[in-house]
Amino acid sequence: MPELPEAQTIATDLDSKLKGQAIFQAKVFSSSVINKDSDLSLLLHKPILGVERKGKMILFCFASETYLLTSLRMTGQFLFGDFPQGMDPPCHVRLAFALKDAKGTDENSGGGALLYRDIRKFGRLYVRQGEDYVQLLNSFRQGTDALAITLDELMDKLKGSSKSIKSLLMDQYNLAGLGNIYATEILFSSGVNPIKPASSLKKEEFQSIYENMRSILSKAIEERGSTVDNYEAPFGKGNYQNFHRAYGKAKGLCPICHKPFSLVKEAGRSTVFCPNCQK
DNA sequence: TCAAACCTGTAG
DNA sequence: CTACAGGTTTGA
Repeated sequence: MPELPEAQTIATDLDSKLKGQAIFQAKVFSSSVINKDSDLSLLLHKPILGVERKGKMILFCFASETYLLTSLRMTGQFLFGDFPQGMDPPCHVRLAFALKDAKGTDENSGGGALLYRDIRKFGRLYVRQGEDYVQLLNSFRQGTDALAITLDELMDKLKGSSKSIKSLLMDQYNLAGLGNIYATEILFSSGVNPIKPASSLKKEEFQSIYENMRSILSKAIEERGSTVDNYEAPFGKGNYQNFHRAYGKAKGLCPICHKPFSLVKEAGRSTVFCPNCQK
């Protein structure tokens, strides 16, 4: 699921708990969530140096230039818990990593476990060594991160396209990190109709989108992301859903003009907007 | 550029 | 029962 703020929250939670830990055992319950060129044994007994976010992806950095990259897609989650002993895991847990302190010698010292849970099994985990992870990120068509891009770069990338502004904001190749929730919110706050071709936007509209993108994403990170459906980070759910003004409110009224919202399908995703305020 | 596929759950 | 769900890739 996670879009940028949720991925950031998950990465930060994981980083604070996993740094200095190592995995000493991996148990796989659903092999389909692991990329088939990936060898989980490469991760064993290597200290975890840190966990970062790249766009919507989570990147675990291990010693010896070893990396675990994960795309959580719709329903992937990382949680801390007990290492499952038997053959049947907790509900929807697809993968379990038994943890220990990287400096410790006692493997049974009760470091707990990192669990990968994924209801729909859309998420994917990839193991890479050396610089291959950069190549892998490129193969995912990851563009400039939404919190790192400049206004000029954003305009250069989008303004020539006749595709709708919303589909471009959600295309990770242009801009990495936004999905349906945040693209919907950003366009609402900017007063821009999501269906408009990017090439028809004025400079002030791009500027508004850019500024709203930064403020909305920052605020959402402060709130630990949006809890829609089953999103949950290792240290708990987010609160930003309480700040949504358009996403998920198709049956409500626009908070600005109090007229009904419209609901359309754009680029295959449901899109809420106010036809009165978003021209 | 659009639909289908990957899966499972939940709301209506 | 049917429709729909935060994402991404694939193929028509």
